[in-house]
Amino acid sequence: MASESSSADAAQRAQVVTRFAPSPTGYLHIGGARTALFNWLFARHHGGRTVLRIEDTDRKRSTQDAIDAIIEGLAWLGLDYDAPPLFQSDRAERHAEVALQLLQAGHAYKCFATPEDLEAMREEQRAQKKPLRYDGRWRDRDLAEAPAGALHTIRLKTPNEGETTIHDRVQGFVTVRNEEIDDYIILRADGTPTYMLAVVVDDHDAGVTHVIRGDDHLNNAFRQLPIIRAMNEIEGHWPDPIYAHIPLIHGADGAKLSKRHGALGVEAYRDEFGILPEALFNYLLRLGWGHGDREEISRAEAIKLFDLGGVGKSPSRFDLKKLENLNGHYLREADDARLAQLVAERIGQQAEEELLTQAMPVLKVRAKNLNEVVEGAGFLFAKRPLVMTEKAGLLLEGDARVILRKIYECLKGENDWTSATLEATTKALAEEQGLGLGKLAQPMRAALTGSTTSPGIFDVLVLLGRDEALARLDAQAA
RNA sequence: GGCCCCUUCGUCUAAGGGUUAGGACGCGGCCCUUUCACGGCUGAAAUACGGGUUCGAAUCCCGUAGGGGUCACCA
Repeated sequence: MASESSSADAAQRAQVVTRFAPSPTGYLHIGGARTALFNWLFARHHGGRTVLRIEDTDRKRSTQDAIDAIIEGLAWLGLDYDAPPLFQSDRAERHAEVALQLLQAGHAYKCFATPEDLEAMREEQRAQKKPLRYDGRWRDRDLAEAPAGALHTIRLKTPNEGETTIHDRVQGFVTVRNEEIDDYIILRADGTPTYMLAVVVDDHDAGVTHVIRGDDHLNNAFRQLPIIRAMNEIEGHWPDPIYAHIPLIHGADGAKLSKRHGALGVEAYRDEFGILPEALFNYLLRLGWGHGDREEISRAEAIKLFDLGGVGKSPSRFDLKKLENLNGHYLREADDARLAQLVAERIGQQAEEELLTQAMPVLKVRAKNLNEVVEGAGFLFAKRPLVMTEKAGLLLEGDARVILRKIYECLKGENDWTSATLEATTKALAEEQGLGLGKLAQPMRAALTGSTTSPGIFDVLVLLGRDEALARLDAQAA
């Protein structure tokens, strides 16, 4: 959208601040990763900054493992942020301070209702099929009526009349009647802040200009805005942020992404599926965002092209096949030594990185993920006698072993052990025998790799080296 | 249930009143070829439904259906 990127003046652009604010109750899942990506891209596109804030107000559910997984996942994807991560739990005092300001200015009030009172209230609302929301029982009540020594929460006094419209950069104009928003709790009875207060204060203090998050938060924007406007009234300089609520990602069956459907952490895509970070980056970028016919988009280009106007409004489904296709593309582009290292880690002890690097050009074109590269590399490190797959065994039936003997004898005399020479020699032999090249190549493949599929057979001969290759042929020849 | 959002091939998307509705993944076929891939060509495949507005609607409006989100002293 033109108004997104071109109408903002340079000074304003330099001030763009986005944030990624996960709650560390699990790994960095695919939806969170995409939210982080969009925030990062938007900030980079506008030459702004992005901050990472760990929303760990709920100490019971937050774990250090989850925090580590999130930070590691972001790093793996190359989504760096411009300041050390902020921990929301460190800022409880500041949150309480704002709650008190709100209270003193009459924008909030003490509520002495107990959890039991509230549950009873909801029960009745359910029975009467009425909307479930706080009924404002302490909103205008005289504090003298408060039970002596009782604990209280602090609730925001939200407007009851009129309506609020936000201009969401993805969802468009969204309007909600203010009566829909009840007086929710901003400070708990134990004095700790609730999420609703904490986000608003933290976003303001960090100078966040654009709140880009999942659209499960769209309703929250209407709850958070009253705090912002009240504080703006009290002390000024609390501008409304620009909101962009991006649609959620669903599983292949259209239902909300859950563990059952592969709402896995990004490390699972790295470790279990053998996905490259640049592939996941590109896939996530294209999931819910489009730019004409463009499919393969590099990191640098993504920064150049990304805009909120290209984000669709409907939820998108996760498709592993497409991710793998993209991964195949990036595998072919990736540096051979880098891949060799990644593959060696997976193979373990017997892997030789140097050999893998040498073999990588012919290995990687046949794979969609690192697991397939590992499989394809198996023949390089196999020990004699090779184990044959069933199909490979079949290739050695009939007169195949006799032919292998001839090939062995012929190649044994070959001193120039290069692909081109070996091919010429073998073709000459095939012609001399009146056979198609396949008649020789397939038994060779079986003898050399124990499999029916492999890189080109002359590449295999070279990679194995003269001695090992001849030994494998000899072992299977009649 | 209240409120909010969404709906183009199976999937990701393009087309912001006039196109044979385009591309990509996946699927089928052909070519290349020593296997498997890669690559190239090609085929099938969509505007949820019903009404309007308009000379003309995937596009604008209304309704219906379906899907999703959210309604905590969770975040």
